[in-house]
Amino acid sequence: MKISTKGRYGLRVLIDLATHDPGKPRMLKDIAQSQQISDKYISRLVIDLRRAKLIRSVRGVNGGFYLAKLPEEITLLEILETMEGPISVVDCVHSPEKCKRQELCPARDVWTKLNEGIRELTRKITLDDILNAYRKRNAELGISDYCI
Amino acid sequence: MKISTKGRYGLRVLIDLATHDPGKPRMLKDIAQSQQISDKYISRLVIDLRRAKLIRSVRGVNGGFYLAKLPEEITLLEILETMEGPISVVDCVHSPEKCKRQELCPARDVWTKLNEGIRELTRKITLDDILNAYRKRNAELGISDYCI
DNA sequence: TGATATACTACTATTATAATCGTGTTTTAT
DNA sequence: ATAAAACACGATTATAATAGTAGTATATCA
Repeated sequence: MKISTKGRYGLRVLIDLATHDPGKPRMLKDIAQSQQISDKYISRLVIDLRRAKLIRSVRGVNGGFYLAKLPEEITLLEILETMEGPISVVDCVHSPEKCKRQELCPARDVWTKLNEGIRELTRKITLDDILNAYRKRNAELGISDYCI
Repeated sequence: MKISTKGRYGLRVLIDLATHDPGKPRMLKDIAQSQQISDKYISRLVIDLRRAKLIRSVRGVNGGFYLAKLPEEITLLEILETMEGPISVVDCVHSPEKCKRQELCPARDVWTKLNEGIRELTRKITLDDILNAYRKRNAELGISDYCI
């Protein structure tokens, strides 16, 4: 029941973009440097974010990335499912064929319900909520570091 | 955001015990055989279940295991936290020292809220709920297999 | 047209999880 | 007594999942 580093890094990229001048695209290497993640790895991550239309890119000289939506329009659910694939507490929720004998798991209804509950929780949390928590604590403690 | 095999196997052991005559203890090797899990591995798992007081054991000849509580008194939360350790969507929820510079993560409040939400969801699901889904589908389809 | 920057695929490395091995000790019904 | 069965637990191996890198292709602007 953990959020993977891929999911956390995806979120960090979005936070990075949200906390920088939206007027000009932000270069990959700047994101990488300020987030302490290698350029190469980030270049992988942004592909997923772009395909999910959470960010937009500008290619070529003076290119870079910017958020495709307002922070309050981006949910944690979108971010997590973009980076980690669909949330599923057990495989059979999304791949019934993984059940033995091709039958549906008797507990499947329970899993599906739990799964939807978790999705609902993450859908209620937006990038803006996370940014607010971030800004609030920064103001209180005068720090800018975080462990996402 | 997956339930580990350890968690699923723990649940299967409990289902196995719940669906057998509670009058006499059920032997480890019988559980192992009917669940298609090796004796050795199950013998590891039941240690955790017993320590968490979800099952009781009888030693010696004719010994074995039985549920320590009624199925409606055993929650999925207990089962998962017994087998997998405390639920934490990110490490910093339970180990603030993993945050950089020993400061608290600005997003920690968000994670803690999400974490408690997930715990609450799993607390509401009991072993009995799972058994009912299990029995219902068995009756409908005439199957006894499941993919937990 | 060349410098700059993203796009993409295939691969490798690392880590986490799952499972087994080995070698016992303790308890208890018969 | 003795056989049956749980209890213990560290060490080790196997497998799967995740994290991360290499290398090349493509687009854009001046």
